[in-house]
Amino acid sequence: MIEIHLFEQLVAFADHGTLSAAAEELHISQPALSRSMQRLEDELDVKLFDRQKSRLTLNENGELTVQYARNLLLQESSMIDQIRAFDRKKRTISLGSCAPVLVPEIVSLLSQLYEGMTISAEITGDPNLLNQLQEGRYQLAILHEKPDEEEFCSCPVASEHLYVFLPPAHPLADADGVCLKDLDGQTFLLYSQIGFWDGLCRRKMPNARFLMQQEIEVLGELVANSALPAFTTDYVMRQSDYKSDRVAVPILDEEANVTYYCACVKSERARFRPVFRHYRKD
Amino acid sequence: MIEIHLFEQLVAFADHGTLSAAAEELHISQPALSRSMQRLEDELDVKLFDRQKSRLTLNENGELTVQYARNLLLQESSMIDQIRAFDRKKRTISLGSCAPVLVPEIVSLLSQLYEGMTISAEITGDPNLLNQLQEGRYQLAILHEKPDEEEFCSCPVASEHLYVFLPPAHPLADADGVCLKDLDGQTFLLYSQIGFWDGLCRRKMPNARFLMQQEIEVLGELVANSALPAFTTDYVMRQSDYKSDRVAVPILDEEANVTYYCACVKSERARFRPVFRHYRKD
DNA sequence: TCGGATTACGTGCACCGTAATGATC
DNA sequence: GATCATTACGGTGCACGTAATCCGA
Repeated sequence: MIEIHLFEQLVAFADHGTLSAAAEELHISQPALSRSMQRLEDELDVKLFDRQKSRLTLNENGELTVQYARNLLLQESSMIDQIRAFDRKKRTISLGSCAPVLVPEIVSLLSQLYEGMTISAEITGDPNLLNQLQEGRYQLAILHEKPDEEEFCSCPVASEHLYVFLPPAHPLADADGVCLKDLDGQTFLLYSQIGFWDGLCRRKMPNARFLMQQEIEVLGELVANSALPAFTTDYVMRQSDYKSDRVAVPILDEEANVTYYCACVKSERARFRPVFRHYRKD
Repeated sequence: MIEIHLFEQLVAFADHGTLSAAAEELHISQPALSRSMQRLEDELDVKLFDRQKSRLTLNENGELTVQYARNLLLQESSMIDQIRAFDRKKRTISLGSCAPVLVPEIVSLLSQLYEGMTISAEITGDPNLLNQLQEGRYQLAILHEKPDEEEFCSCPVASEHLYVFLPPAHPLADADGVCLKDLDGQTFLLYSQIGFWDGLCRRKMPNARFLMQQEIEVLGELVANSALPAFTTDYVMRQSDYKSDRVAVPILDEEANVTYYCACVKSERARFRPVFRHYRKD
């Protein structure tokens, strides 16, 4: 049994060429490293270096050992990472959501239901969200379509309807409704963290320009202080106390009216029963 | 970076079930092992055990870590073995011989020609000797057939002729020669380390009985003090000063007259040129 | 003369073992 | 009471750093 730090030091020497440089990198003294390398040779019972009095170089054995050592070090660190990840995964619930609106509410709910667990949430426009749920990247997902009942357990949790958010002077401000394709070609203010809505907009309005905003406050300022059209939803309008003179014109496209489903893989149904029960009660 | 002995100790605990038993196995005290396991948890920053005051058991993290640790330990020890083998191989010449007679002479020659190298020699009846030469198990081989010139470098080094070694009273003792098949069915004294000769005898005399002798001295005693037929060769008779009243009757089979070739793989031709030069001179 | 490796030497602390304590059966 | 784990405590060996030495460009 040879301690792994000796191999680590050998690799440092291989990377730096001299004991002095490697010792500095390793934050130990040069004599300490020199002795370590002697000890390594001793324990392996194999000469690893050519010693030319004032120059230490790896011989053929040394080169081979360095190769193996790199592997071993890699394996150990990856092993440690995996153990930590495995542990962390057991104490965190990862939520992937196709849309932003429900996230704060569900995170709060999960925090209450699963005390002591860490809740992590990501909003993603990735259409593979369901695959990622299956693969374990997420334990829970918020989807805008009901997933296959064979493999997933799900229940509807909310619905949301999209509106275009126009200044009163906009030509369409008085319309009862509008289709996305009728808005194509215009320039919009758009929040960047809107999950699947982003893909929908770009698909339906391939010629529109979107001025992406990372910060929700900045977007609010721009909506208040420009004539650029933006979007909003009934869910947002219901929740926020944000007042504006803008007009919300409903989008008539079928896809603009979504029902969200909360889902987990079948095998974790029991674990997340409290979540589904909560939403069925409502 | 976590030292590998901690993982070794963890595996010992997994194998023995209690700290006390594992500590005994590891030749350390129980408290030392207890502290090591605490340190391992500490450095991983992951809980590995369920602690029930008087009983320590692996939790899920622990089980996973043990699995990984076994791998890591295996990899390290195999790595060390390979490094040592690589080193040893550079300082030893392995000779594989299909027959015993030439071995002492060639070992002595190699010792002189390659000072400082360790010479190891094996006598083998394995018909795959040539493959083993190719695969690096041996660097030199003594064969009884000339190998393919495309892949191997070789030169003839000696010839040997087989005799059956009979007491004067034996019915065949006066014959000028005899075929092996004519000897089939009899019982012979046979030395065990005779390489390919063994296979030859068994093939040509499928119904004979062979009383195998591990010790050459014992064989000599039996030859001197029994009437059982044995074998010898011209090479043996030339070299040894062993006197006997037995009669050596030549074997007439073609295969009983062999020329030995010393061979190495083509890529090592330069290295072994001194050996070939020595035999060409003769 | 400087940079690099090894040797010499004194020291601290990390880890060990013994002993004591706590807990469970 | 026996077994097993943890905590306490005192001792020690080992690896470290500093300093000295040697060597070569």
